[in-house]
Amino acid sequence: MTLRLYNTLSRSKDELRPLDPTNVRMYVCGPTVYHFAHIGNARPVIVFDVLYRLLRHVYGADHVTYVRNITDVDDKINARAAERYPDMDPLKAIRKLTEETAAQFHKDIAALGVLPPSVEPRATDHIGEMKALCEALVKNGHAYVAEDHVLFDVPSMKDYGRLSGRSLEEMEAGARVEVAPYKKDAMDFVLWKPSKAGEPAWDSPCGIKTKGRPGWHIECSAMAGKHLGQVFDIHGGGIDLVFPHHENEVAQSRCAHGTAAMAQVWMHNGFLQVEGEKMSKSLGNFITIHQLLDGKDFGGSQWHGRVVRLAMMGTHYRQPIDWTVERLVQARSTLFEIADTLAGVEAEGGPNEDVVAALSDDLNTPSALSIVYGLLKSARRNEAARPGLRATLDFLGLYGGETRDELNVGFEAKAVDAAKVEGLVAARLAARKAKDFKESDRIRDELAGMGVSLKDAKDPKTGEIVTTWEVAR
RNA sequence: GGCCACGUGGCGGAGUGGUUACGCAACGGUCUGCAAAACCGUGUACUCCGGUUCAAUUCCGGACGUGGCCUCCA
Repeated sequence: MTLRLYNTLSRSKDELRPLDPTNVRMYVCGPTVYHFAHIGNARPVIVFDVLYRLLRHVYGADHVTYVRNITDVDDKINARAAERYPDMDPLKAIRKLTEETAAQFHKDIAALGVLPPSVEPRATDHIGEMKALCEALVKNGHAYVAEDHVLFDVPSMKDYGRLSGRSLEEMEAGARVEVAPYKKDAMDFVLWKPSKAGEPAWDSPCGIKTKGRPGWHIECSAMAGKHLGQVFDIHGGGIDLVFPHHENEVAQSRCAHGTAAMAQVWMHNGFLQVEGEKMSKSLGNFITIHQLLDGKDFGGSQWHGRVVRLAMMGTHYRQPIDWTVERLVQARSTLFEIADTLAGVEAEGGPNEDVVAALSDDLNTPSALSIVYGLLKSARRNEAARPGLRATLDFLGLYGGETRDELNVGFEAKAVDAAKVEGLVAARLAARKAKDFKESDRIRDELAGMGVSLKDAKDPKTGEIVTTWEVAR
């Protein structure tokens, strides 16, 4: 089985040829932990979890290393910590914020059926590696020190801009930001900068006397280099990270290590909108994973993590996705059907080959799901097909044996008097037996008015009519 | 302003130079006293205008629309 993946670097779907098939290495940019992860953050987490599962299936679970970092040093973190805990010592406030946010992130994404990565490094544990990169870059002429900053010398890298597909001239022509006076070139970016009072501070590299802290992009270069090596197979993240974040990562890593590539394949998931609009706090449609799972802010309902995952997988990862209540409702109905069909069924064997094949073509989850629907259809009447379907759904992370009620999280059935309902159901059955259909229909209408719906079925053995009822959802 | 994506039936959403995607909804049928559920079946869609071609939704150019990046962002 070969995988074909769309590579941002080549702008084409290329066959994946791991540098070392006994250790396929993937790095994905994880969250900067300054606020609860929002639904847009969930997209890459789910997308690359699917890829991770596929890689493990193809190359073996022990032959894949997946690194997804946590960035816990950043301007936004500092600002947010000061805002939230104004009376606390800044460093303590920052630690409190990052720890709380990281813990919530883990809780949120676990509910989405996401496997933990092989390694989840934190930026602040890799300050030494970042400083070493700064030193190396200055030493080989790709970075310089100015006013206690270490800056990357962009013009020193001849193919800077290749990943994002833009030339230096283009970028400088379109630049709208004012250029800091210590920069040699407008495009130069910060690798290390001096810390102000109340900001996290470490001893600086490159002979800088004042204490400082890393710039935005260097942490990923440091963590990827440490855990995956100088060149690895796949690097992923949201499409908005292509520039400047990934472009600068490539620049730092390649120039520091003297390599022709940082990662062989660069993958980027498309953007997410909410009900047709850009998600933003000002529009009031900013929705966190936590709110979706535990609140009732979106569509007036809580949503099970599996429902969120299925809704996300319904769109190919590179396409834009419009996050709507309607798509969650649809995903939930599908999962209800799955739960009804697979109640108590144990997985047997591996995932369906056609599903694996669909995913192997640039992670075509919609196509894979259409195959799943076919399997579901046959599993409904063919018991023998159920364990295989269960195995396939396990593989996709879409179903873990939840019951319909569990999937219908937060649903509060309208209170009904069960004894009274039973009595009415029995009265209706009696009326039916007596062929008093007018009365039996009247009783059914009465029950419907109470929110109770009925199903008549014949007992397959005795031929007796058995009526089941449930409170309408 | 510069650069880049995307535009498929009521909705969601794959894919393809000529042959059924698929799901939801809808509709028809079977079953049922009637329903519900279940099962079976039905849809001929690809923004617009040019071009290439025997043939384009599918390739090329343009228009329009939506979105992204260029500044923090998944």
